[in-house]
Amino acid sequence: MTGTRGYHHGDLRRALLAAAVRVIEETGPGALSLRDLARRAGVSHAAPAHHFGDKAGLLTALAAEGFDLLAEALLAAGGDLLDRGVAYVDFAVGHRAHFEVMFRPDLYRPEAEELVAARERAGDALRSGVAALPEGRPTAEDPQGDALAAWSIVHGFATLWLSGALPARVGEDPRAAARVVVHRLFPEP
Amino acid sequence: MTGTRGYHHGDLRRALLAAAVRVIEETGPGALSLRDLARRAGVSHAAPAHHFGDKAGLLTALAAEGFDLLAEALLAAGGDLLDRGVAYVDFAVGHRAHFEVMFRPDLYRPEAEELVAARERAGDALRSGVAALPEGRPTAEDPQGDALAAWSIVHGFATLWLSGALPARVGEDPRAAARVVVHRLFPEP
DNA sequence: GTGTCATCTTGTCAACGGAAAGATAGGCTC
DNA sequence: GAGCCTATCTTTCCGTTGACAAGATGACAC
Repeated sequence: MTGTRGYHHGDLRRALLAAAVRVIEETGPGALSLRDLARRAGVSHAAPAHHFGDKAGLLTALAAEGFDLLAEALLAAGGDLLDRGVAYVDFAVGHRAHFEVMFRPDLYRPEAEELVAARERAGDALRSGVAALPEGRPTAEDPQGDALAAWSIVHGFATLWLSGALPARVGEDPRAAARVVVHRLFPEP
Repeated sequence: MTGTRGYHHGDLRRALLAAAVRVIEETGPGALSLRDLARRAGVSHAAPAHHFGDKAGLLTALAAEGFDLLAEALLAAGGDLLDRGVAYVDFAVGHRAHFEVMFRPDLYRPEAEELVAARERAGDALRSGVAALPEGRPTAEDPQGDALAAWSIVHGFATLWLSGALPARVGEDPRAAARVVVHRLFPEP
């Protein structure tokens, strides 16, 4: 379908985003080069400009895609807060390129319309997880505080894991380790 | 003392690091340019190479300095875990340039000797805070889990704060908000 | 005053991001 | 089916960057 032969690529926009994910996973977003992406897609170095304007435009699209994927992953994890926390970490590890760009607003245009909307969807998915906590908890009077604490702990664990700062004894399974950590914040009664 | 006149700068290494901190605080580490730093210090574009080798060398030095400053700040905060957590966030906000580089190992050389040593000092300061927790706590049997959870929650809060992802209702005082969040992880008995 | 060495300069190169202007393909109208 | 239109991609160019090489300068020891 997407014959890469001929003058027109067919699906260059998607090909560039996919290549960007690969490059970022290998070498981080700092080493990303539009010219390299164009080479990987088999087009000239100026072709990306038509789809994304500039580098920040490409990363804006990548970040927006990431927030949408995150919202999807959180909702798919079900209503249990513990499961959603694990899903958050799982998303960060499984989509590390998206995740790294999403929380680096200096790399893209945080006010872009598509991005604001996607971020909003992800934020809703985050907050709605906390609403499902049991009623009788000691901090039930402050669900926003619960949400902030939950987001902080899973986000912190995920970034520390990705940056390789965690000691080896934490293990090799991020899902299991994340579950233990989140459980410590919301112990069962 | 550091007369910038004449052939020799006097304290170019420090001047470059200070300029790097300023630039990163303004525009993030991605926009950092050795040539710009050299211009700000009033030297030629190749002068930085003598002190740091290359860009990664400069950022390695900056990260190492950051881990040392963090260890210092944590120890200065005293033995209380809550205070140390707040100090961690306070460091991230107050030294955002250092903090942003420290946890981006793709930007520098994580195996550099000076850096490994500094990171070790900061890690010790982190863990020794958890050791001071009261004995009778439910999770007292797993101090490593406590340390991981504490590190995750303060690190997550700090990075979310710095990335501007937190909603406005969290307020404008990171210290106060951090205290509330950490307190939720280690409530008093 | 001579040698030595760390420090800094000048000159150069390939790669990059971005802009401008032109080429091509495929679809649309009549 | 002829002409046109528009999105897509190419070619060319400019200023900037990181890195390297070779040379200039000054501080300091002896």
